[in-house]
Amino acid sequence: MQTRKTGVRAQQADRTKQNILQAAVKVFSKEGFTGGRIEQISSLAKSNDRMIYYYFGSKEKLFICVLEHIYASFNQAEAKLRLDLSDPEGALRELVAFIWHYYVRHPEFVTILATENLHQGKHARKSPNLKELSGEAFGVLRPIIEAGQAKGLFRADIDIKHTYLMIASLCYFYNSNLYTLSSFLAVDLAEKQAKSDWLDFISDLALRGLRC
Amino acid sequence: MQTRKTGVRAQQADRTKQNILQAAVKVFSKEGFTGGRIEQISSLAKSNDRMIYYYFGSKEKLFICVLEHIYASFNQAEAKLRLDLSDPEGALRELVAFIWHYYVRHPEFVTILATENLHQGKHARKSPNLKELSGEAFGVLRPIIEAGQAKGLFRADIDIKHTYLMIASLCYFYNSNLYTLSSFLAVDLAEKQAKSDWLDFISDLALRGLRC
Amino acid sequence: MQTRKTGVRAQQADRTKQNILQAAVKVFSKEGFTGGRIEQISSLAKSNDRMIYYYFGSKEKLFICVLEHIYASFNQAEAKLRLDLSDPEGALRELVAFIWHYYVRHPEFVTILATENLHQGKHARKSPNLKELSGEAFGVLRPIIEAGQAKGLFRADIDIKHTYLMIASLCYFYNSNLYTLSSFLAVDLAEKQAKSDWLDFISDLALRGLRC
Amino acid sequence: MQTRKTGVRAQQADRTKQNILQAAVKVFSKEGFTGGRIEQISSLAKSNDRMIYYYFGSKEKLFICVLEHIYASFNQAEAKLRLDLSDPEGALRELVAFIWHYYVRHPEFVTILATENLHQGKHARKSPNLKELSGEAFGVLRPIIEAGQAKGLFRADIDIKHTYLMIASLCYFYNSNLYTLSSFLAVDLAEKQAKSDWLDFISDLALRGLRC
DNA sequence: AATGAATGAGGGTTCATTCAT
DNA sequence: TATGAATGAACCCTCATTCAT
Repeated sequence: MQTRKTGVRAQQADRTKQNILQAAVKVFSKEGFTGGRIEQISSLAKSNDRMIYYYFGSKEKLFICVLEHIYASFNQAEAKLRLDLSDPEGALRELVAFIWHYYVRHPEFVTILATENLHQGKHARKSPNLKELSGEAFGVLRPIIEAGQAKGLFRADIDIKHTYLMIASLCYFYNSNLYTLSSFLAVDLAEKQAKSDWLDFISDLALRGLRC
Repeated sequence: MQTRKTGVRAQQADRTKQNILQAAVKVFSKEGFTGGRIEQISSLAKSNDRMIYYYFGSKEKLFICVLEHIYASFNQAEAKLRLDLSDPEGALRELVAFIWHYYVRHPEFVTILATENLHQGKHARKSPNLKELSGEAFGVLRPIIEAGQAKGLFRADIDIKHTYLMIASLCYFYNSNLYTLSSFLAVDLAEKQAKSDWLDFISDLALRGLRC
Repeated sequence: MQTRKTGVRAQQADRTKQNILQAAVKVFSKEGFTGGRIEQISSLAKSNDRMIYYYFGSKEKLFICVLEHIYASFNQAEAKLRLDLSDPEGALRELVAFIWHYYVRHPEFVTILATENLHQGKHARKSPNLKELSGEAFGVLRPIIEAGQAKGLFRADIDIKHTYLMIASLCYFYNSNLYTLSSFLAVDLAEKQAKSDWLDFISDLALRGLRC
Repeated sequence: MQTRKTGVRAQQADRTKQNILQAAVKVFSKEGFTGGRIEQISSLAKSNDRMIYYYFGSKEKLFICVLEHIYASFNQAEAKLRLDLSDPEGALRELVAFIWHYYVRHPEFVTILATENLHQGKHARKSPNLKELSGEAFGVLRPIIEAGQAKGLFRADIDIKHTYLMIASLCYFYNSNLYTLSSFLAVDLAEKQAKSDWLDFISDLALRGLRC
């Protein structure tokens, strides 16, 4: 996302581009790909429609950049995690909590993923960068499982893919379907206590899923 | 959805309305609310735009009917379940399998829920019928849990809401995010074997979550 | 407007037709010919669209009936006037007051005439009935002028057409252009006192126009 | 309506905007607000629908601009009047003739006012500019009356508002209701001689209304 | 680097009207 | 007599996008 160019004009240009990208994240997140309008994005970025085409080429390419951006941001945040592998159970709890909180604090991550899936992943498929980004999917989880197995705490026949999906499911769904769930279950899942309870529940559940 | 009227014309009218509704389910499911075009729906229903307004009033009201319809269909299917409560663990496995298969076989249920949540539940909120439909959310799950607890198989401190969310999460997310997950994890989650494995995994996990 | 048919069904039919006509007067009066919608009329008449075509044939023919109706109503009201020709000045004042009050109390008469003129009289031209109705245009005014002339109160060279136009102008314009005038002149012409003052003014003016 | 911008493109833009405005005057004048179609206006302006929204925002806002435009044009024409106040009666005749001829030569002024009144002044009410324009309503008439009073020609108790309404009524109604009147009175008011006679009549009448 | 002007296709919706019973 | 069902044209407006400076 950063360019090497220096000079005042180049900096201004970079700022404009970043403004557009961040506006696009917000707008696509709230309105979806089809519903998000170019004009809405450009005005939120305090720029104008033409600039979007100047820097990104098309609405679709802008959305692809948005996808790359939110994945990269997630990866960056995850990379900052410092887990104590001498306590595998604690480390797993921390990882679950990290993912949970990331989804809670970045609703745009959730909604843009939902949007992209409604479009059957057609934008993601067009991005070569995304494939690189996804290379490290299990990078954080694998050492935890291996440490737990080495200590005899976790089962030997754990499928890391299933474990990853389990954690993601339990963190994602609550946030992605907050509105219909609250209505369907007649409770307010947006409440602080409800969220805190859920995090406790899924942390325990994840451990139950791994323990011998 | 059924009317008491008789006569050829009234029957034909009912068929027209049903055709539109089913076409709407398909189109909204594939294109989302914003992306789904009235003309697309009407031509798929072998009717014309005007009839949509004649029977449903607006695109938004049609979408609300679609929401009600898919919830009602789910409830009907669930109501047909005949579970053997003398075997609580088996009953739970059957319920998990039912929900899983329902999501797999009704991708429109998943995508329309996703769409509605992207719109922050604004359509669901406008439907008084939906609130009635959601009344029986725990109707099938509760007897299973109670039977398991009576037999001393399940823990006493189970939160039914958490249990429900757990099952739904594990069934929904895999289907809703199939595309980005397949790309991110570099595996094809749409494969038959992958799905079957996942069902086994979540059935086990659900039981681990309930057992003493 | 009345039919000779007897019997309950015929009476009901007549009532429906009258309901539609009166609803049409209201709607066309408020919305104009183009703006007035068939559905609006039929629902106000507590009938349905199809009946309008059943009884009147088309929107245009309905509007022609409305035109005929409001002219006939005006003529009927005018025919009830009983003027004292032994006092020509008083009789003229009464005629002016009658026309003024008719316009004030029947805003639909004013607005429908305005609408018809915006359409360049194309509907009126298609009505043979209207030409009959207009035959008696000067029927009330002429005797007054002749009586005044006979008494030496009014000038001999009075043009009855000009006199008629004068009175109509002074009564009509105030009502027809109430909104733009109130705004343009920065006064509220809809006020009771303003109206009463204007009637006094135009009564005097009309007499000044006729006196020797 | 004029901009300070220079450059070929800015000039072309101004021309486009003016073309649309003038086309709108014609179309709204002939078809009314509801009947006037956007496509009709844009094609008459040799532009396209989109530009109307680009420059004016909506059909309604365009109509408001049309209202402002015709009032401003009238004011400009009136401002060019050079009346000889040493001859108050002659000046009044000239003012009457000016207003009469303005209505005759600008039928769009009459029809658009009629249209706006059919809509109960709802557009005029939304225009802040219109209120300014109307400030000088009596600017031309007042000096004439005062000059006539000073010379002892006109009565002392003249109400300027009534005088203004009188002149406007007599000039407007003949033009606004030409079609129904011609039909109702069975004469052709559009004839040159008829118009000339009427101007003579109302000039005399106006003076009779003011003289001692 | 940045922007105002312009475009054509198509969006949801409404209209007057006719069909069929 | 009366009415639900159906239609196609058109209406206002918005969209993503390109042109020209």
